[in-house]
Amino acid sequence: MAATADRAFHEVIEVGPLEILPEEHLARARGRALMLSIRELRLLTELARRADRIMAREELFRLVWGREMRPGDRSVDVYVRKLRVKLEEALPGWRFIHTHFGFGYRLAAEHEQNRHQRFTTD
Amino acid sequence: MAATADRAFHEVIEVGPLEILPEEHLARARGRALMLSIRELRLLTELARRADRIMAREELFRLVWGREMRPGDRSVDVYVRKLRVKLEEALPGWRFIHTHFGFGYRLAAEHEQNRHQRFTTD
DNA sequence: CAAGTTGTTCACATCTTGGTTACGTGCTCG
DNA sequence: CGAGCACGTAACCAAGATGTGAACAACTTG
Repeated sequence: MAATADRAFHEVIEVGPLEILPEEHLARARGRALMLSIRELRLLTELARRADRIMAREELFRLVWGREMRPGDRSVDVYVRKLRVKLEEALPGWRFIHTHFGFGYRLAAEHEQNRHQRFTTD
Repeated sequence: MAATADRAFHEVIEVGPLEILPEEHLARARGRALMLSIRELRLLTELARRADRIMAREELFRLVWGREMRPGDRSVDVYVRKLRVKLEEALPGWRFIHTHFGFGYRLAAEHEQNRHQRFTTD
């Protein structure tokens, strides 16, 4: 406590309608706390700290799991999935975690209606 | 945060409303990330590094694919097409990749303004 | 110890890419 | 003008990457 006592507030990362408070082990959407496990929150945090940038699986794994990723390890993908489900549930219509094939994942808040694409009648 | 990662310098190539960050594996238009595959991004990068200059297919192929182009190989054309589609979708009304018959391709940002009047607006 | 939660791993489903080919379209020049 | 290329475009496919559900282990809590 002594070392950080002078810091009155904790780190807050905002990504669109999402806010993440790593030191509080908390993420909020529209004021409501998300029910995330530790791993899920850490993954979201690391993605959010580099929002708009593509992060390789290996880098994410290193940051979240604290060790080197073994080839073929799918843990990152599985947790990305868990996060996506919970984020979709908390904020329907928003998309946050974007896959960049062959590279990794990128966090960015995108709302479905803001897209340029034209979805004409089916 | 990881001190070294954020201090790293990243090449940024700007072509009109387009910005390309080769080391980030990312290209953006109006701040929004484009979803490009590896090949597409590399082709766009090499074109952008020599913007306004005509590049022969053979040269592009050598730079992007890393080997000599076989006679009759249409890969460059096919990927130019893929890029054009994605660029048009991201930035309607802009044209970037220009064909120089018998020579190759040239990248340059051009807006459809000097041309005929258009009836559809954004 | 029982019950619930979280982490890890696996198998299978689905999607994307890159390379290729075939064919349509349009340019150039005889 | 019309033949012959050069280029545009769509479709195809195999390999590989990613999405997804679930089983199981490890852990926590009461």
